[in-house]
Order: sequence, then structure tokens, then C-alpha cells
Amino acid sequence: MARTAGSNGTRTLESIRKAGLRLIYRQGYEAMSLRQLASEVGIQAGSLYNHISTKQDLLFDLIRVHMEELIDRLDKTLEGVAGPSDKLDAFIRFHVEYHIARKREVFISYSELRSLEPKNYDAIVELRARYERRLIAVLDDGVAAGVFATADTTVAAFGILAMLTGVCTWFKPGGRMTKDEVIAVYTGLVRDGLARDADKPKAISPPPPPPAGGAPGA
Amino acid sequence: MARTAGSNGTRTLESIRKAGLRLIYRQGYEAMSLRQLASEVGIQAGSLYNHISTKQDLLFDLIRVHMEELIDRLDKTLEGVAGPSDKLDAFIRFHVEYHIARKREVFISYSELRSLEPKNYDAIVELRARYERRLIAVLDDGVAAGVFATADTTVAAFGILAMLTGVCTWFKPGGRMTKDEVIAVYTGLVRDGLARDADKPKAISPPPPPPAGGAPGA
Amino acid sequence: MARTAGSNGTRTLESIRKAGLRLIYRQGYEAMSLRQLASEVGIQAGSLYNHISTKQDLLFDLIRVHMEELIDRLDKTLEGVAGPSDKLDAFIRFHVEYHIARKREVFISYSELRSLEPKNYDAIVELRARYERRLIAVLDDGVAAGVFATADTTVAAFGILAMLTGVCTWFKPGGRMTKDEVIAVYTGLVRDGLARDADKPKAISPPPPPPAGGAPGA
Amino acid sequence: MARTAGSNGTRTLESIRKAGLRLIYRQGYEAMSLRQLASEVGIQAGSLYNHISTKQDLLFDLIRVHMEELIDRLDKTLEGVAGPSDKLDAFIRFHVEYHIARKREVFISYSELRSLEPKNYDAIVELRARYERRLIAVLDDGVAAGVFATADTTVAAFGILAMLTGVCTWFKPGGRMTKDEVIAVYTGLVRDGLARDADKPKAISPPPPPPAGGAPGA
DNA sequence: CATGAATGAGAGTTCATTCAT
DNA sequence: CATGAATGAACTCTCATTCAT
Repeated sequence: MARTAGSNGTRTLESIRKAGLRLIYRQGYEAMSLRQLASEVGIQAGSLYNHISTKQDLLFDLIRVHMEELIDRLDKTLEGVAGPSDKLDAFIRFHVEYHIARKREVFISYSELRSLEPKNYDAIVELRARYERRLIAVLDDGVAAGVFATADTTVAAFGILAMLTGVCTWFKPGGRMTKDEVIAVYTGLVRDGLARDADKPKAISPPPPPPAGGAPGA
Repeated sequence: MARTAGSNGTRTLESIRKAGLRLIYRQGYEAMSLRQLASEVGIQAGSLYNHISTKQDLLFDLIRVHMEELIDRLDKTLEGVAGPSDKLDAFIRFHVEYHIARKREVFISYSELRSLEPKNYDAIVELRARYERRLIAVLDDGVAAGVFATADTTVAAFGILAMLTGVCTWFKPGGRMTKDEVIAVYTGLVRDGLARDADKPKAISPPPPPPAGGAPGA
Repeated sequence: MARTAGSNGTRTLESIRKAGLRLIYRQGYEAMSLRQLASEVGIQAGSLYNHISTKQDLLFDLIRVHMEELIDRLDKTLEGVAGPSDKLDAFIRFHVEYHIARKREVFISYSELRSLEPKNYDAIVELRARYERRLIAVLDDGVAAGVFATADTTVAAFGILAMLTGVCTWFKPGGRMTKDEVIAVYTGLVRDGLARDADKPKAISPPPPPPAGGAPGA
Repeated sequence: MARTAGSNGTRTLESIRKAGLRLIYRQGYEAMSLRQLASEVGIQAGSLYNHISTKQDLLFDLIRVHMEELIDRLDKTLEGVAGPSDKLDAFIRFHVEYHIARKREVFISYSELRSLEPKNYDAIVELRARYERRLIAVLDDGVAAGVFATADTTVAAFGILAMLTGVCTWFKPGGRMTKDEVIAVYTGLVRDGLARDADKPKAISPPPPPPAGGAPGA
């Protein structure tokens, strides 16, 4: 049969992306075979190539689109918020909510970095750095305004991001804690961690080198 | 993982473990071929089987040995320390130092969980939970003693662990921050985050469900 | 090879034949993909099937049409020529000119014989034999008339044809030799080769078996 | 079963080369599948890779070894022969005998040139040119000595080679003509073609450009 | 204890071809 | 008459693993 009635290309591509996301999340990029992916979509393996160009390209596309949307939405969220404290709160809420909602995209964006070919890898690391710079800027503003105190805003940002991101590894909606409760706990941890008080170490001069982005190859 | 004590093979096994760790860290378990591993060791692929039983077994062994040593050393470290505050400080220092020193073991213990067969997976998750319970216990003691305040010690422990562990993704020895400076920053973040003060949310009743251990398949 | 007379499709079919000839010549029949062919024509692969019935059919058609035209033109050329010597000269000139002009058709008619299905293969080999018989007949006439001397007209014909055909593998128009100079050289070689003189071996009894037509499978 | 008793690597490689030669000759390089080749050898497709590096490499190796041996043997044959006439006779005899004996190597060395990757293609074309230069040198010597007459030794050489090589497309041992009879016919054709007499066209100035080696892509 | 040759499964990808739209 | 999406088979090549030597 040449074409399953009622199907069409756009819908098939979306099925492929959705199934691909699920499988890469569950098994890893290397462990997912295109035959398995095709079977989930309900087509033959070869038919995938009417929609994607290579397996690598599918991975890159999934991660890139996710990162771009992450940044877009963050920008829209922070747009209407004024003052470092409120911006930090908004960032925390946004980050946690988005990372809970897009658990799988988030996960593969970290864990499959090493499966990306160099050119694609570079592109994603740059997107990631762009996102991190948003938080660093908020912290810098807060320090400048005297609301936050930290020895190094870049290191602090990495610490905060690692902690917040960690949530998506264990949070289960419908579990005993609501999303808002989690956010409250983390907001407390971060706010107090940055609270300005006398006995904090002062800044250790220039900011640290940017991280490799979690990629082990670096 | 059979091992003939004292023989020449012990040295070969160690080479295999070392090269295997490096390759799995750099490329991932699925992406590492046994031919490649053998070539790094300087033998033929078939000869590996004089030292390991299967590829899966090599992975499991690398992770298990690491987890067991992690717990052992933590226990030895905490043995001589008294009081929740000092224990927390000791935990932070130990965790960061160990995670910096064993960067690769740590990384694959998280990232390759999903490559473990169910039986092996369960064994590692149990070891991980055992380690986490050490920190939770410290926090519980602190809360009971009125030194720490947090709505939920389990959630707080996961947050702390995620943040501390994140360090190994970006810390570079010889970089602009020393290990001790990093530890100081994180100790500050955590201590302040747990500092007892009036406006903290109170505990939210029973503890949350245990995390799947970062394994997406769960 | 269906063809709707006068329609737009005729032009498309001609494009397909022309592009197909070029691609088969350059890469070989097996190595040419229909997607590539379609892309050269500027249509989608599936659309080819509005003009050809199968890939095999396209190949067969290209070769058959070429062979039929070769024979037709030879017959028209020889029609007005009298005497074995002049006929031989005319044959040489015709063969070389045609083989230079239709370099690609000639080439694939030899090299892709083995890509033809048995039925198609047989049809082309028969056409080729028909062409060869034209030259053999000229030689036979010459021998009968005492103008040519050769031990075996069939073998001689194959030798002459191989030599003349070889020209299309290296001749470049606009190169240092003109077409006429090449023809002169070859005419000299052949004429002298067949020149009647005393020390030639006499005919070795009946003619040899017909060649398989260059097809190795035979 | 890991290894069929009594077999060994060298013998397997020879089987592969032999079967590969047969299959490429019969069907063409593109049309021969490695599964088919493996099946003829009596092993699995993957096992081929214990002996060859790629399919392309097998083809290149078959042609290269053939060309090198062709040149080697020609040199040994001509070594003990003096004078252009005898050298030409020896060349003709050698060429025809070798081309009859190595029918298949000869055929694929021509027909599969276009299946070679550029680097391999260049290497073979150079070997071929080296062989052709041997004949051109003989002709040049003959012309210089006044024994041969031809307008252009390079063109003549190509003509002679094409004619002689053509023999391998139709000669069948055990057919009605013996090898020696064929050689006699061709020696006669060539000798007479080069015979020095008054009415030959004189040399047409410098030699023509070397041919691309029959490769259609040129 | 290492080697080299084998297995059998499976990888990603390409192919000629079909056909509803 | 063209398109785009599908099929199912085939492709070259890699893999973990085995085992006679």
C-alpha cells in the first residue's frame, strides 16, 4: 500500500519526533535503533528517510528545537519582571516548571551531548551558554544592587542550575509533593544561599572559566 | 569478573578496566566497541574474554566497585566527626573532593545506569540509595537537634546532592578556582540554605517517594 | 516505453533518455539511481514511471534504438558504394565517425550488455551480429574478388571492429589529431592488413564461431 | 563453530579473491553483493572483513595485482629479444596469450575502472600507461630503425592494443581456431599494417595526448 | 594467555517501485 | 502528469562473542 489514508507527512514527522524523543530518553541515542523507532511510528525503517535525513540529524533537531524554545520562553517570562529578587524567583519557577514539563527533552539535551557530531555539539553548547548567561546576569544585577551576596556569580549560577535541574530526575507529578511545594523548597534554598549577610566570603576576583557544558569529552 | 591473583593477567585486567573507564566516559557504553577497547589495551578483541566475561559485566563491575568504595570512604570520613553541622561540612567536603577526584567513575555511574541490565541496575540503585541515606540521616539529626530547618530532608538531600555533584561537570583542577574555594562556596550555599530561621515552611508531612536514581527508564 | 505523442510528456521522456544516457555512461547502470536520474531531469523519482516502465526498460530502449539506428545508417551509407575496397573504406569512415559522434551510446551498448535481462540481452546480441555480418560480407566479397587476403574473414572482421571501436575510448575532438587524420591512419592499418600478397596464410577452413558479443556471462 | 578445521586465513583470502574475480567478471562490481561473494566462499558476509577492508579495496587489489604482474611478465618476456620486429612479434604473442589466459582480470581491469575511487583510479591508469609505453617504445625503435612505418606510434599503439585486447572477448579455447592460429592472424594484420612502404602517410608531427584509459568519466 | 578466524544478528541507509492524492 | 509518502528488500559494514590453535 502506497499511503495509509488519512496520514500525511507533517503528522508522520511529528510522530517520529515524539517517538524518537521517548526512545532516546528511555534507552539512549546509540541504543535506539531506527527499526525500533519506525515500528513505534508504524512505518518501515526506510520510510523514516522521507522525513529525516539521518539519525544524527533527528537527535540534533530534537535538542536544538528544545534549547531554542527554552530560551525564548525564559525571555518572555522575565520580560515583565523587575528587580533581581523577583527575577530570580521568576527564573526558579520557570526553570523548575519547564524542566518538569519537558523532562525528556531536558534529559537528552544533557545526556546525549556526547552523541552529537562536533559541529552539532558546538551549536548546542553555545545555546546552553546563552541560557546560563541569563541567570548569571540576574545574579550580577543582584550583587550590584546589594541584594545578593556570593563569591562568584558564575559558580553560583552553575550550582543553582545543577540543583534545580536535578529536580527533573526525581519529581513525579501526582506524588506526595506538589510542583508548587517543590518550587517553594528550592526557592528557599537558593534565596537563603544568596542572602546577603556579613560572614560570606567576598568575591574571589574574576569569574571562573565557562564550563564545558557537562560534556565529558571536554 | 574472574581474576587470577598475582598472575600477569591481573595487570591486563587493570589495563582493561582503566581503558574501559576512559572510553565509556568519553563515548558512552553503547558507543564503545570491544575492538576499540582491545586496541587501546594492545590485545585482540577475543583476548578480552580471558579477563572479562561480557561487556555488560565490565560496566557493572566498574560502577559497583566505585559505589562500594564511595560508601566505604564516606563512612570512614564521618566516623570521627560529631554533630550535624560538622558532619554536613565533612560530607560536603568529602563529596566534592571525591567527585572531583573520580570524575569519570562518577559520571558513568549516573549516565550509564540505563545501560545496565535490570538485575545490575537494581543493585546499583540500591547502593546509591544507601549513600543518599547517609546524608538524609545527617539532615534528620540536624533538624531534630534544631540546627537545620527544611520542609523535607529527603528533598533537600536530593537538591544538595544534585548541586554538589554538578561540580564535577565543570570543575577543572588548575583552573582559576581552587578546590577549597569551590568547597567554601558550596558549603556557604548549603549551610545558608538550611539555616534555621523563622519564615521557613514547615515540614510537609511524610517523606517523598524515593527517586528513581536519575534513571529515566524507571 | 510508452509515449504519448505530441504531449508535454514527450519532452520529458527525451530529457529522461538523455540524462539516463549520460548517467549510465558516466557511472554505469547499476550505479545510477533513479532518484539521481529524476533529480537531473528535475522531477521526483516516482514521476519517472509516467514515462518509463522500469529502469531495465530504459536501458534496453537506449541500446536498442542505438543499434537499430547504427544498422540503418550503415545500410544507407553502403547503398551507393560499389566494390569491396570502396565499401571497406566507407565502412571504416562510417564506423569511426559514428562511434566518435555517439561515443556514449556505443560505450553503454558494450559495457552494459551484462546488465540486460536475458531476453533483452539476446535481442541486442542479435542486432550486433547483424551489424558485424555487414562487414564480414564486405570482406567475403573482397576475398572472393581477390582484392583482400585473410585467413578468416570473421576473425579479421572482429579484429577490425575491435580496433576501430577502440578509437572512441581515446579520441577527443579538438585534440591534436583531426577525425580525418585518425580515419586515415586506421584505413591504412586495415588496408595493409588485408592487402593481398604472397606470404599470407591461406584460409584455415570454415569460419569461427560467432563471439558472444563481448558479454562475459556468455 | 569458531573455525572450520583445516581452513586458514591465507586460503580464505585466496578463495575470496578468486570468487570475487569470477563474480565481478560475470555481473559487474556494483551488481555483486558481498553476501553472494561470501556465500560462494562458504562463509558469512561479515567474515569477509577478516580478510578485506572494504569491497572497493577488493576490487582495487584485484586490478592492481593483475596490472603489476602484466608489466612484470612483459618485461621478462622482452628482455631476451632483440630488434624491433622480433620484439613486436614477442609483444603480440605475449599480449594475446596473457589476455586469453587472464581473460577475467583483463576484462574487469577495463570495465570496472569507473567503479574505482579517484585515488585508486589514478593508480591503475598510471599502471596502464606504463604498459602502453612499452609497446610505443618498440614502435618508436622500429620507426627509428626504418623497419616500421606509421604516422603516429602512439595512435598506432592504441589501435594495436585495442585490436589485440578484443580477442579476449570472443576467443574460446577448444574452439575451431587454436591460440597459435589467432596469433598468426593478428601478427599478420599488425605486421602488414606497419610494413614500411612508399605510399604511407608520413608522421603527423608530435604525438597525440595520452588517452584517459578508456574511462568514460574523462 | 593471546591470536585470528568465524558466527549470526543487526546496524543505518539506499533502492526500485507503487499509488492515493 | 507530478508529488510525496510508503513498501520491502537489499545493501555494506560493525558488533559482541566463541573457540581451535
